[in-house]
Amino acid sequence: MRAPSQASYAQGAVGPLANADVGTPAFSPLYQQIKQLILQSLQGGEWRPGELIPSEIDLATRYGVSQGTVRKAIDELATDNLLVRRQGRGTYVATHAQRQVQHRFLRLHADAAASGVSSPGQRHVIECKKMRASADVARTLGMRSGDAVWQVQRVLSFEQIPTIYEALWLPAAPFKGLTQERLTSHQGPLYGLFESAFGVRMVRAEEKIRAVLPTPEAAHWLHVTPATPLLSVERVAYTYSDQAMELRRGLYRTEHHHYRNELQ
Amino acid sequence: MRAPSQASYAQGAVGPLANADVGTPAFSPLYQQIKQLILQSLQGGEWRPGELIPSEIDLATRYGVSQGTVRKAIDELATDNLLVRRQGRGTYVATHAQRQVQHRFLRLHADAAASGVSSPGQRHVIECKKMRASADVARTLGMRSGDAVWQVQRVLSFEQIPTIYEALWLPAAPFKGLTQERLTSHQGPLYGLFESAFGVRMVRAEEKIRAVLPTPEAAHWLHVTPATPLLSVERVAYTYSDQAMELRRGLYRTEHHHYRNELQ
DNA sequence: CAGTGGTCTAGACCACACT
DNA sequence: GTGTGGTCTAGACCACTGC
Repeated sequence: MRAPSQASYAQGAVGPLANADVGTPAFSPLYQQIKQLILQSLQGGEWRPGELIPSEIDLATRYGVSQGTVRKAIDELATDNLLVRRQGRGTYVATHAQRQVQHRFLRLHADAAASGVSSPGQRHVIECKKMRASADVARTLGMRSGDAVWQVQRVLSFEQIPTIYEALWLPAAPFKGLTQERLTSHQGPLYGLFESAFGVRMVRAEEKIRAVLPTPEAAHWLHVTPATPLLSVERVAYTYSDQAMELRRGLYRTEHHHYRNELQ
Repeated sequence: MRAPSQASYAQGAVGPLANADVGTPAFSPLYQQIKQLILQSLQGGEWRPGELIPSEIDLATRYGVSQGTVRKAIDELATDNLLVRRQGRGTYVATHAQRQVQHRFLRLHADAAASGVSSPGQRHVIECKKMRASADVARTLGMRSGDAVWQVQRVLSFEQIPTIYEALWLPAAPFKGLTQERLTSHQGPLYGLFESAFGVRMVRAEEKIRAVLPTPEAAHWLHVTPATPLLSVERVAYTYSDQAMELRRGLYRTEHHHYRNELQ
């Protein structure tokens, strides 16, 4: 009745080990296998962002393990921000659309006010066009040079001051049907649109930050002189199973804002 | 025989609740109380950085709870990077001196090479002097304006290129006996010296990042023109119980390095 | 009230490190 | 072998949510 193999507690991956190659045992604890099974259900769309997943007891009987084992798997998925637990209600699939975690990935904060991100601010989409991926864009997105990608350029303003000028590239296939109109009319974070309209959920991201001088376009859109130092933020965002799904290059004005980071 | 109160599982904080004010129950789970007790032992110096703490079973009998409860407390302290678990050996107090986590708080990485921080690099201490805290330094360190603080200025170079120019301020009292000579002769991260010589362990830090142009001093020490954009990194580092113990203002050259950040 | 996640316990066994 | 942390189970009860 047990879905994962269960000879003793530290057994092989789900299903028998077919490979004769010994040396790397590749054993993983039961709760890690359960975690992978839950991840597959998330990835496969069995439970969609914002939805309630089955209770711990249900999952325990489904997978043929104890509640504690399911619990540990869910614990890790919750600390990874893939699931959200709510006592008394159940466990939900995390979403970028919920008000509490809006702009989870935007680390730019206003200097003075204690405001979170100083109101969503105004967004202006400059352009949204399909093009062929350059070599570096293709490389970071795991595609081939020349494959079709979307390129979106936009400006974010806070309190009437244009503060972020950014371009982003998306693989064309998963985002089939993207239009400038959809980008403009959509409320809330972009990643919320990606979830609801394309079923693409961004799970984590890496950023590389530098100090640079503006390009002519950036100087124009941000209303700054060519001598104004800007924060260059290059982000690669990943969906499930560490697949890169977005490259974003932003230039931030930091006269009245700062990039905030917590180290631990 | 039980140290924490133990009427039922969700009891008040350790010791009786003296305040008559009801409304905020202030209950906390047992494992949280255990976590606080362990934190006190860490803060009080009962177990020092790098040392082995008692086994889970020892702690369980000491606190009069089950091993699982101690386990959950230690789990959280381990994810907070205050403790390090090693299967088969025991649980150690984390330290900035261990090779694996050296420069845990330095997020500057070399662009090309896959090297961690591209070798420790050269350090040059420009100055170390005692002075009176300015208003803003005093505020961030939780002191009064005019209180005695150390001010240290230094330059870090990577591959012969001066890359980081930074000043840092430390409250004078906990760092009694600091000298430029000790700073210069010490090997490894500064926070390792703080641990071993002053018993001050930095637990977490917050950074505010901006793009700026160099001050004249920065331009001199970093060998850059006044028009070179630099990363301004202002760090406040905290020891146990969220007490600010260091303010650091750094200027980073980012032609060949970048500040790396992971978002999740 | 029932159902959910949250806490706590006790006991068993496994994996790892040191002696 | 001994002792450590790591995993897994079963069961009990608490706290919260919504019917």
